[in-house]
Amino acid sequence: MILPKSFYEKSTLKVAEDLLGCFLIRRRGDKIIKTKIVETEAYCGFNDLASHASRGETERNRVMFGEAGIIYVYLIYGMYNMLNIVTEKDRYPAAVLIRALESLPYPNSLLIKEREFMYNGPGKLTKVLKIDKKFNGLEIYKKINGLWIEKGENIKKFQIKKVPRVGVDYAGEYKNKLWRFYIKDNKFVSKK
DNA sequence: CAAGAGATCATCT
DNA sequence: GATGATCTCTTGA
Repeated sequence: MILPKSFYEKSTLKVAEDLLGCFLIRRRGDKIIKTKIVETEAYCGFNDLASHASRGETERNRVMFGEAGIIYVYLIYGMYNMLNIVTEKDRYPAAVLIRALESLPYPNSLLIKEREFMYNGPGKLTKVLKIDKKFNGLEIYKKINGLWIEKGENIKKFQIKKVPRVGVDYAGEYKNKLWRFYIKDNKFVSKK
């Protein structure tokens, strides 16, 4: 049910695709919020100019260089936390950014209309789910940290769109890589 | 509608 | 001292 560490120890592009349709689950106290991952981006290796890792290992990006299945959270634009999961083998810097989630209806609680789109952007979803730097370096493949990912439906009933990543115009040849993935026709993906 | 600017700060130079 | 893996609000056509 819960995705094991080995799920993340493969190519970052594959992880980014395979995460689509999986469930991201957040527990705070006795409250559990279940969401579905509908959009991701891959940041791959030493040379990807869009990735923090291309400027070498620093205090901030240290966990990207570490083992797969570890959560990488950092602050951007002074106010938004970005949620990433580290991939591939130890010492190879790569991660998948979680960009948008679909809010799932609960049996006992009606989903308020305007709340449907509270997860359609990487900065918005971390704010709503209260994910911040405290999660940096924790394991996503264990429930104990209050944030984990479970396997999605066995049969993928959706098509995957592959497009350039958002907000990386400065990344030279890497800005055109089709490393942003989302579920085709899903209305919960982020804009642009 | 689309385009532009401002918010706000840890990290890097 | 500059900047960014963003978001929201304001402006103007």
